[in-house]
Amino acid sequence: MTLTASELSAAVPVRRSRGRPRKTADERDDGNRRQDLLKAAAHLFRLKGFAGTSTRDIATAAGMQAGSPFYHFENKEALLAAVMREGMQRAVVRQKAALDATTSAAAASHTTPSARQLLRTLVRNQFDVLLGPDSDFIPVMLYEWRYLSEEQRGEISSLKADYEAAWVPVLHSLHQEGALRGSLPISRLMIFGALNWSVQWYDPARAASGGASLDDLADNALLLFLHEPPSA
Amino acid sequence: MTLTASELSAAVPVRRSRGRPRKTADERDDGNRRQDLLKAAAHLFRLKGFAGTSTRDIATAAGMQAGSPFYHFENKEALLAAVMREGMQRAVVRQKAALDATTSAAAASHTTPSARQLLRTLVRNQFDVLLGPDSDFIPVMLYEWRYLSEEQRGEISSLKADYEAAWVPVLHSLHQEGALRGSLPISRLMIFGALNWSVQWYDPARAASGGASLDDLADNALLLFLHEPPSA
DNA sequence: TTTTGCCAAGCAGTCGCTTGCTGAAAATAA
DNA sequence: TTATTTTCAGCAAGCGACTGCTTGGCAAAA
Repeated sequence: MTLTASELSAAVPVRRSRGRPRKTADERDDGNRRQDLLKAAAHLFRLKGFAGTSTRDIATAAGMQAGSPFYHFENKEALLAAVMREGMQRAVVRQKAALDATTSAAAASHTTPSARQLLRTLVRNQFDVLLGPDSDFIPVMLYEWRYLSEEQRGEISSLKADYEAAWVPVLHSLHQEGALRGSLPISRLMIFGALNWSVQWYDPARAASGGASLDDLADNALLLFLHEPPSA
Repeated sequence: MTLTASELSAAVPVRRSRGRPRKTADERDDGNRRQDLLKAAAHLFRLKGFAGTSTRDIATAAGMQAGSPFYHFENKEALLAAVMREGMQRAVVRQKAALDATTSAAAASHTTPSARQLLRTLVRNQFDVLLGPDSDFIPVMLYEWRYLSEEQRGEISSLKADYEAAWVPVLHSLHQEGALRGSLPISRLMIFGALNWSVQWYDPARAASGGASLDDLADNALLLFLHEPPSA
């Protein structure tokens, strides 16, 4: 087997360039246009679904020409995966911050937060991630999951596992207190369902004009799920 | 304004044919092929989404040529609406039958069913509609809602209202008993969320091999949502 | 005779994506 | 500093495949 001159120079990456270092298509992140693309894609994917949104729609919404998104992302699927990854990363960070705030607020009065308090924090944060400002990313992850390839699913799944890991000890201790009844894994899935479904019916715009706020939703969820401890 | 001859004859439907009476495209229902199409469409819409499924996919799955579905349905959207209508009609019928069975079982021992018993019936039936055999129709309605036109939404909405109407008095009396806490409309939406979300994670195939059955799910849901009446 | 239920073929438009190119900016060399 | 090289961040155009849907026809049924 022989190699042509160009194949050889491609195979042996002698660094003789004098410009900026090269990046692969899904590593570029400096130009804010990539963020614009992600935001536009998240919005359209949520509004019209992955298959119902064309890459031209996304390009137009980001103020680009039809082919330009493919400079930033290898293909449409990679754009979807990037939306989900971005959303999950943000969600994990915000969840951690919310839990830290709850813990240090309790520490100020020399106590540790109760499992109820921690669940309230987790639920409230979940509503914020689902329904608050810039909330297109996570709903897209929840409802467009089927369009991901097998490998992409694995990657996002591990982020999702990080996020859900914070719930496990909290729900576990509530279960042991008797405040949560039934099978723990099934109850966990049902609780997530109750929260995630809010994407289908909650209208943030109506909250301003007399509707329920995200705090109201969180309070209501805890009232619904958590039982009084059995009277001794 | 004038009319051409063909426009006139279209506007004045003189019945002079001698064969079978003509039906509009979305009224035909005799040939079982229409049912085949509905079933194939429901399955594919659930699997790949409305926008991700081509009418050719559906035709092939039903054993037809690419253009043939348009003999039975005016367009792709009408096919989606028909899937949802069919699903909701079946669901309403089954819900009514389940409630009747519960009522007459109680009547056999000269009682009326408790609100708890009625809710258990409603929840169990909901899981059956969502996850049981032939369960593609309702998940499609729940998750492909956005692809319906405004008029179609209205039509299906009224069917959905019929279905949900049966829940209102049951949830109301549980709320008055103190078994359901928080705002009733919000709790109702959260309960529906918990149930409807099961579509995303429950695998009926695993139920046979040791997993939770639909009865288990229903029991668990009641345990999670319903509180003990406050001890007097 | 008329209608039904469908096939075979194809039309116009849209799809994801590729290609060749370019002005500006950045990095290096003189 | 200035000159040169290289990369960046797209644009403009278009390719082939696929899309929803229409048309003309035809055997079987009524």
